[in-house]
Amino acid sequence: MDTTFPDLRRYGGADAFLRACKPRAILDMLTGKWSTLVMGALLDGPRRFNELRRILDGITQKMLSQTLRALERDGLVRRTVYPTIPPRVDYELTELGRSAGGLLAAIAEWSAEHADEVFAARRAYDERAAEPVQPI
Amino acid sequence: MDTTFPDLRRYGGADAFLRACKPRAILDMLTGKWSTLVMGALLDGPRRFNELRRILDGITQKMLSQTLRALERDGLVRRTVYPTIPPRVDYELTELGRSAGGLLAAIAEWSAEHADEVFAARRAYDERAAEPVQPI
DNA sequence: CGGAATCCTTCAGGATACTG
DNA sequence: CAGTATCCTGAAGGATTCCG
Repeated sequence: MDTTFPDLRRYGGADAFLRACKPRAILDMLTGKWSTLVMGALLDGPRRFNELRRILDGITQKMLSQTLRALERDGLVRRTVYPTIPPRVDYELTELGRSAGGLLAAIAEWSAEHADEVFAARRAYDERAAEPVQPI
Repeated sequence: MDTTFPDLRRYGGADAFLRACKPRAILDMLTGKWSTLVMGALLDGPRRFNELRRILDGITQKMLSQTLRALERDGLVRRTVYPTIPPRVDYELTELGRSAGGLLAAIAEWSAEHADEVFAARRAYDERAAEPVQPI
């Protein structure tokens, strides 16, 4: 056994650290620019395409459909088409999607809760960096 | 009040959906390409720069230092310099960093646990897409 | 050892227009 | 309404070199 490699059993068996490994690929997908937000918007129940577009401030229609397709492909989101006129398409989390979505929501919640703390740290850091070397 | 806007109180007060809002900025940072992995690698305790580089398969020195600086700036990571020769620099999670790191680790764990499920869904989706319209 | 600086490439993602 | 199809740009990120 390679004893030079640190023991990292706590992080999903450390597989997530190895690129080109499955867990890492999934982690990359989940932490993609929009996936977290899209899944968050679906936590309360099914949503239609343009409804999601309104909720997700700043997302383009291209990125929304791209993200939704990726999530559907991975079994996290189910897409239901009602062949009415005009057409209606619902997106909702699958069981698998809900289990991941809960975790992602926790991150979003953390972000909201600790926003001020983080921004304070940021200001402090920037002020320190602005100071010159330390005059005598 | 704008009643056309859906009720989304479950997602950090929904602030995370608004771009240019603090929680959203933090969420973007946390879900950045490397932040999750870097914080994960620090969960077990302090690590040195090149140690992290070895753990984080595929990261370049530039991205590692960039990510670490961003995390330090946001008060999630503490950087300690020991003025020895050769120099030694330790990175470790702050209290704030540990609280976020735990949540990120949960995501990584989820990725490892459900990797097979997700990849199976992916294969199924790709096969369905490959089929032509449906011959009689 | 632990970086900073530079150059260079690629591709994520935005804008726009069109369609069933 | 719910998307596709292009085109195009900026910035993320890789490779390389140099430094205290």
